[in-house]
Amino acid sequence: MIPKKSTYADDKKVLRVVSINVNGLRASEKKGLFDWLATSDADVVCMQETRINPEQWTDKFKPTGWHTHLFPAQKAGYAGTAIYSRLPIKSVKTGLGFDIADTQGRFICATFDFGIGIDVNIASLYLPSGSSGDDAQARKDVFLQEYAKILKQWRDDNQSMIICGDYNIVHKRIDIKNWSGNQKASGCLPHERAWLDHIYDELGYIDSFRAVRDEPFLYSWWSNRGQARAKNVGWRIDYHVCTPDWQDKIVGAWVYKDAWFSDHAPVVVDYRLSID
Amino acid sequence: MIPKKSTYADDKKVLRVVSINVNGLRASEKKGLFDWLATSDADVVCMQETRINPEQWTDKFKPTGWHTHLFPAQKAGYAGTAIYSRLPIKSVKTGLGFDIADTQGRFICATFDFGIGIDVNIASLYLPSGSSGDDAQARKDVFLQEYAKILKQWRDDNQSMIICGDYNIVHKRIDIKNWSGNQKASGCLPHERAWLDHIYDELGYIDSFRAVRDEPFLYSWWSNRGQARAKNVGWRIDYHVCTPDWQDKIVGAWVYKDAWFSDHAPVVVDYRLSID
DNA sequence: CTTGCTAGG
DNA sequence: CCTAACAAG
Repeated sequence: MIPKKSTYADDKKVLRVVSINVNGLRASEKKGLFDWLATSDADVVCMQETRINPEQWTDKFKPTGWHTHLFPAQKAGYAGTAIYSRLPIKSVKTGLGFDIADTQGRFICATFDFGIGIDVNIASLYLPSGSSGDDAQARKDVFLQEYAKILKQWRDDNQSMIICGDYNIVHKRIDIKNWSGNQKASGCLPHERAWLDHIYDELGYIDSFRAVRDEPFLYSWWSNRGQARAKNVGWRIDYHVCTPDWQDKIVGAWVYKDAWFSDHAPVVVDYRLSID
Repeated sequence: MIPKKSTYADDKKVLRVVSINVNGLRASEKKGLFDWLATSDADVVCMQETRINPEQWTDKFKPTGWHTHLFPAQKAGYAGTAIYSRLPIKSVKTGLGFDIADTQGRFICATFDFGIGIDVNIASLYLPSGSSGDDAQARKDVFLQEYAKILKQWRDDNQSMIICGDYNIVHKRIDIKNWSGNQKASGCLPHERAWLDHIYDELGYIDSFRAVRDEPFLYSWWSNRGQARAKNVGWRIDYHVCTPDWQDKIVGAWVYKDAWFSDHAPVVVDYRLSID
């Protein structure tokens, strides 16, 4: 169970961010996503795979007290990202300036003024899956190359960022139950994992979850086939990737495996908001 | 509740025939179709809209004690008819020799030797719906014209027939709850009802159900929209159409509204088997 | 509103 | 195995 923010000494200065691939916002709403969110103490929620069109995105998907922003794919019922926030948003940007990031609703970014001297960007990213074949893997690989350039630019520009989302890549052995059996599976390919190494080791981004949690068996996605989730045969592919200004401000991280309204679990990270 | 055949003085000489549009045999199986059939005392069952391919038609759809014959459409998951019989079948014919009757699995006929001096043909017919637009209505009308010729031929040949099925046409005012509101609806169009008049009045076929039941409010299909079935806002569009040799042998007819494994109800008719 | 197909995951 | 679109009813 995730603690209430009120357990912190100064809970007003803790930012709780949730990342969740909802696998269809309409389906996850029926399964209690918004009931869970109401009790989660979340400040900002980054959703992926919303699979909802603007005209279907009715009031029941916009609970009172939340600022809600949707970036749908052009294709109905496919992909899409959203950001929900209890805190005021200064501005919202959608897309990354290249093909499928923009046409498939794979990136939405909210900019906040938390009064800490720098604008904070919190983004929801839905990286393509490569599992449906060679063509899909090729499109994923192109996305990775294009997106790496943007990540580098943000670092060069000294942006403060927390990019939550479904990266569809496990990083290390600890991040997947069946390591040896998945070496040739999309999402666990050596060149994909090397891409994450590059982001962290060379560009200096931080895996917020691993910054404070080093235990194995903490996954964020389980196949729907068989009893994968019950047996915890999972993959950790949902991350909070942040710039190094957050390094010493990560005060807690959880994956909420029992929140079962999707094939993914919510990944929750608490960040301390303060001027150093 | 439909009586057991054992309530008849000589139940061995009563033939119980069931017509049921199953709206997907796989779905209706899950909802208890075969449990109901096991207690129905049926001898022959004519199914329409089976929506199952031969390779999907596994053992669970072939209960022991039944002879089972499927005539699927070429298109997967679409239309299709079947005949199930506890009594031995002499031969089975599929199709009517014209286009969509044959390619869409809309007619299957079993021939029986009941030892009454003449072969008896029991058929399952699934007449096209015209409700999806003008093109569909035009195809239905062509079917009606082609099929009328065949019905005439069977009469000329003095065949003994019981053609069960979903005719997708109400006959008279008594056969539909909302008569005035459906005068322009496919299935209740004047020319369609006139076609049924022709079959009965000019070709001499008999509506087995109406031969023994004259009450209103006995329907065989209800829309899935709203609470149509609960409110009994229905249509009688499923018939047993038989040749006049059966006229004095119809001993009971029921529509089993509470058997809810489809948007249609089973229509059950008992026929006395005897040499006059 | 429902079945089943298909694409996508 | 799950979601959602689609065609058909």
